Amino acid sequence: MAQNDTVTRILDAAEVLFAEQGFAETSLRTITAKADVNLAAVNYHFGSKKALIQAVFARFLGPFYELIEISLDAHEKQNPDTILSIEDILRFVARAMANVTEGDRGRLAIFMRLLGLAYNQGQGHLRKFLQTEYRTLFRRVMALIARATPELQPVERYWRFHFMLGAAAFTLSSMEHLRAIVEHDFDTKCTEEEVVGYLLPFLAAGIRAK
Amino acid sequence: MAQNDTVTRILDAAEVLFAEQGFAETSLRTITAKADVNLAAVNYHFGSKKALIQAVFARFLGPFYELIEISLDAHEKQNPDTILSIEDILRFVARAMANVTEGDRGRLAIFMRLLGLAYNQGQGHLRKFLQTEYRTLFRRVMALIARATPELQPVERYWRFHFMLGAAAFTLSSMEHLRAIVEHDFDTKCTEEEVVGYLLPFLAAGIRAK
DNA sequence: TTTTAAGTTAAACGTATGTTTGAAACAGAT
DNA sequence: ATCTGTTTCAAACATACGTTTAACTTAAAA
Repeated sequence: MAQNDTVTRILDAAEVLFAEQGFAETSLRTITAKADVNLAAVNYHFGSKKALIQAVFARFLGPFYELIEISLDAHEKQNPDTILSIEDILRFVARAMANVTEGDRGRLAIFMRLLGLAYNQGQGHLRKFLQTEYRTLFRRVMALIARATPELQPVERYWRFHFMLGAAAFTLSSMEHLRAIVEHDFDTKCTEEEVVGYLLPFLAAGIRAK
Repeated sequence: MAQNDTVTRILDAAEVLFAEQGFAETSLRTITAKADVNLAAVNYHFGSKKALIQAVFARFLGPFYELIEISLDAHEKQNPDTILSIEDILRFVARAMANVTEGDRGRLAIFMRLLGLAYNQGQGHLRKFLQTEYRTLFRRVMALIARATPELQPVERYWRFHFMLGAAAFTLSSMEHLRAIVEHDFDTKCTEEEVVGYLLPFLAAGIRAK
């Protein structure tokens, strides 16, 4: 199916280039050149550049959304009335991410890079798109965190949640760069898994502070 | 002095617009219109858009750099051989930031927004500019943190430092937006100081995890 | 084989961008 | 009052962008 091939090639190229350069800095000509398709293909298959950006997100978030929902459903069915710890919740999220990005190493960084860009770039139309599209998942995770941290005030919990999100998005999105520095300064290589292994305890301790 | 006036007006306008929209998304025409100066003024006074971006940073970071160096010097002179706690270090940084951005409320968010953009946007020429320009300050703070967390392995300490940086940059840069959500969802207003008050314990607990 | 719809292509369109230009306005010193 | 260097200004420049068009190719249905 030639159509799917073109669509996939565009998404593959766009995903990498967006993460490398940002949305505004990446032109359709660069994308179509890397994908080895005609310039008009983007507007033909996606309608516009804006729609392409959202499609790139959808291809990431769709499977992630389904995966984490399924695994949470399964766990709640097997262990009803169990209160997950923060570490458990983070592991669920991390495992879903790892599964979604598995195969392509570096795709986790791209994922987080795009997430960070969505929060910090443009007039927030992308952030709005994400928040309305994945509101239910967001609420569900928030509810789990609330049960894991009953001692927190809602407002402070809300902020700490975003502190976690920020620590994850910022560092994982610059992972390649930061890893290069580690290799240069400490003569040690860090795998993605190790970085995530460093990250989760940090987040868990942060949200339980005091 | 008409020259300084024009330069300042351009910097004021650019700083706000860059933070709101990103670097690539903000045109010189938008900047000069907001600053109420002629379009050519940017290229006349700064040379190029890229140079303008760096000038915006320099106006922030220069005073911040000096202020924190001075206050650290003063403290070390008065209390030699004292080991600062993580909380102390964070308070030093936070106070320097608050002083630099004082007067204009919201300028802290702009600062962090620009920082996040610098890390996530473009080919990293901006990140390189920042890292070479402020290497000594970075090293100094890192050394203080190392003395405050002697139990940590250097590599893990490095990562945790960037987790802190990420949590701060990400949330403070989206502060306006996140505060609007808080106001809507929890019927509470948060001042900048309160958010920073939430942030610092989170960071301190995170870097001391386990 | 003919028809039909989908996909691809090269070329062009209109617009917005960063930058440059040369003349005008302005300031302070002589 | 005139000169001199600096700053402003409107206009133009070249380029790059997202998008559209219309002709062309392809392949499966009738």
